[in-house]
Amino acid sequence: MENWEAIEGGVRRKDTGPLDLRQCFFCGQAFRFSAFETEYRGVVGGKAVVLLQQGDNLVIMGAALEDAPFWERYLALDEDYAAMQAALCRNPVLRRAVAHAPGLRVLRQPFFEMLITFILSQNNHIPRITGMVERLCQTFGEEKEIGVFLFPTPQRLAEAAPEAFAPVRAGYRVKAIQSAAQMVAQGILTEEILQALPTPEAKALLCTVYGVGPKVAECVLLFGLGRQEVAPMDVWMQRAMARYFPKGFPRYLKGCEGIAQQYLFHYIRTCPAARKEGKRA
DNA sequence: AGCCAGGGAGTCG
DNA sequence: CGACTCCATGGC
Repeated sequence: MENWEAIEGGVRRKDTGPLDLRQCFFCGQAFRFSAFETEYRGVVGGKAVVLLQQGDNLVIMGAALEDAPFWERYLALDEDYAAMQAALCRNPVLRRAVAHAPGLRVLRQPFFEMLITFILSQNNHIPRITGMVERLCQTFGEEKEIGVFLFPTPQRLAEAAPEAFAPVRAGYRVKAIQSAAQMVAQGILTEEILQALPTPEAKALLCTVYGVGPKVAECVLLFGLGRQEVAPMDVWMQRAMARYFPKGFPRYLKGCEGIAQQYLFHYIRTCPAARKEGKRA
């Protein structure tokens, strides 16, 4: 943690390497940050913070030096993205995807937040997922500061009456949220249990939750449990993979398939030319 | 006005 | 297994 230093009201991290907060927060992996000019305000793991970049440095307002390990891990600053991107760039499509968002990193977010968030994502789109997560926090989360709500605890979501979810406007997903929250609250499904399991078994356990299928489980594994080899396959990605990688990812991407896929996902969703190209796959 | 969204459960063959 | 349908809601 020698790269971190305390400043007035927050902390600073030197020499982050490839990092662009906008690309990290708005590529469909995180849903609790908002952009204000050059700042990004959000709530993660019980902490409300403001992030901004100054050249190759990162400033986190509202964080203390003792929180540095948390943010180091959250932003994956302990990963060598320069080296990883070099590997991705051996493939022509991924080279374009990396060039399109060279500051994209796959975040390591809190397990329970990812479980509930990606349950909400089913048959849904990113702008609305963001709204539903925010309303879920407003309805069931602790108000940390005025207007700033923490992500709800498993207990709170498990105990709530189903009718109490009306303001969230989550539709039929409420049943799934509550069954997942109940399993976590009961200790049947916890981060400790999942982390002790090999990836296929962890995925199988996640899929026993009502409302959690292969896609949601893969997102939880990648974004919430740090399993970087897991590549979440939605309809778009299946098409894109069939087109660009009919034989799967090449061997030299072993271990970072999920990260590779997140670059590809962001690329084909936000680059008009790539989107058009992907449609006729 | 419709179309469709980072899906999954239920049903039927 | 694979192909279907329905689900609740609202960005665009």
